[in-house]
Amino acid sequence: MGVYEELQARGLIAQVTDEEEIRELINTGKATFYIGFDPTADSLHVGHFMALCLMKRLQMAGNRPIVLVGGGTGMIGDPSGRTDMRQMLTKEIIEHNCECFKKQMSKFIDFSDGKAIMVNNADWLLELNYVDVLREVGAHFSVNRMLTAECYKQRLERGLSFLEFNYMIMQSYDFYALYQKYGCNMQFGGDDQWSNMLGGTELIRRKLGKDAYAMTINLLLTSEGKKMGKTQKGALWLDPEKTTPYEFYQYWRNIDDADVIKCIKMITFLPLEEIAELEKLEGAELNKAKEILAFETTKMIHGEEEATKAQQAARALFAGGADSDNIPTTVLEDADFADGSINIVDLLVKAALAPSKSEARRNVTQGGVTVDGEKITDPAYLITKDEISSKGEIVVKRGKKSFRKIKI
RNA sequence: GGGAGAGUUCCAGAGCGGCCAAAUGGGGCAGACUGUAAAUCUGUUGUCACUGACUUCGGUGGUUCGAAUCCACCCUCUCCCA
Repeated sequence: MGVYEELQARGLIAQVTDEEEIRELINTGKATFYIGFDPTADSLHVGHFMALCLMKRLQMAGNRPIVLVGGGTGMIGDPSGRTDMRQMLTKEIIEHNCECFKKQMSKFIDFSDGKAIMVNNADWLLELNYVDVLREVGAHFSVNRMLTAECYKQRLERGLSFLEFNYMIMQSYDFYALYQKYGCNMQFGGDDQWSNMLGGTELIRRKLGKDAYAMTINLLLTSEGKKMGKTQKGALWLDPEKTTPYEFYQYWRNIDDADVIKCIKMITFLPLEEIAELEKLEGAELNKAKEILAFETTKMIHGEEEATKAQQAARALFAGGADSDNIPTTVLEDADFADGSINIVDLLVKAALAPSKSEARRNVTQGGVTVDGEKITDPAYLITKDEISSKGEIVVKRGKKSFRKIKI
């Protein structure tokens, strides 16, 4: 089985420009391909991770990956599939984000000995001359065609600025530039990038008379068709400072029954035969599959040690086991205590279990808070410093899934 | 450039000069039921010193005892015409 067939079996492939050619190229390791990442935040998220995994799979099959960091395209902002304009980022922020991306990526992709290349499109896009670009590149784009692109559909109803409209042209130019510079003959990306990517293959054909290919992978969608990897706090970040390994683990552990197998196929590197076994599971049995999914993904991003910790913490909390060593901990200072004790509401906020005191108070009143397994319903409840120090630690629980160990 | 309309809380979307911290729906959170799932039902959903107070309805001023609601100017967006 070649990589192409494997990707297909995992349900990753969404659209391709030329199936036969692409299959041949990537199965024989002859592709030099690129995937672009726009520096919209200071950390990668799960969507990026999917793309990096794809990259890794192809790299293992002998293809040469180019990671393109969008220091230039980030200045414009991709309007694809969005309902409103992205906030414009300053140059400083974009540069900072690029640096953060680079650091995170080097954990997943092997850049040694030229096995992979990292480039920044700021290097060529920022130098472009407006009129030259219009004449050399702009002439090859049909506005009529661009307007019919699916990715602009929503925006045509709500307004699309000229700045953003040019995004497709810049991305196409990237492909064109990489083709010439590195012989990059293929571009991959999320399915929302399809029109932008086609722009590139066409530009190459028109300017150079050469064939280049594009392939998109399915976005991670829930069974309801919503984008996955979103939490109430925003995206599921790869940066442990922004999304702790425990939170990350729990996200996958709590996934819908309907989505488990799909996610295991798409994200993990588990052999297809093993996945086929998991696919037989039904009902409560699926929890096993969820644990595997959570463990594997956490391991890939935060390492085996962190994954194990997260798993043990989760098991301890939910199965009522003894091992509470790995639960996220908040350490209290003397200043947190008034007259030797702390109010339950203050404690919840302090431990980041509730965003505000009002919220914390509500949770307490509604019976959603327990301290060491004991339900607290009085918002005025006080916990003394002595109590904590004599026990060594206490475990505060808000709702079913938020826990925090409290120490002094 | 001319004309019309719109900006309300996380989102969508009501809102009579006082009874508006602001209907309703979605989402979120909590509870029940469960398998750390889904569906369903219930409660809740600005903040705080929480039977009270404070800050919110694009911005700045104004009218008024009192403004999300009225007036002026400004900003932003959408639509029609050019």
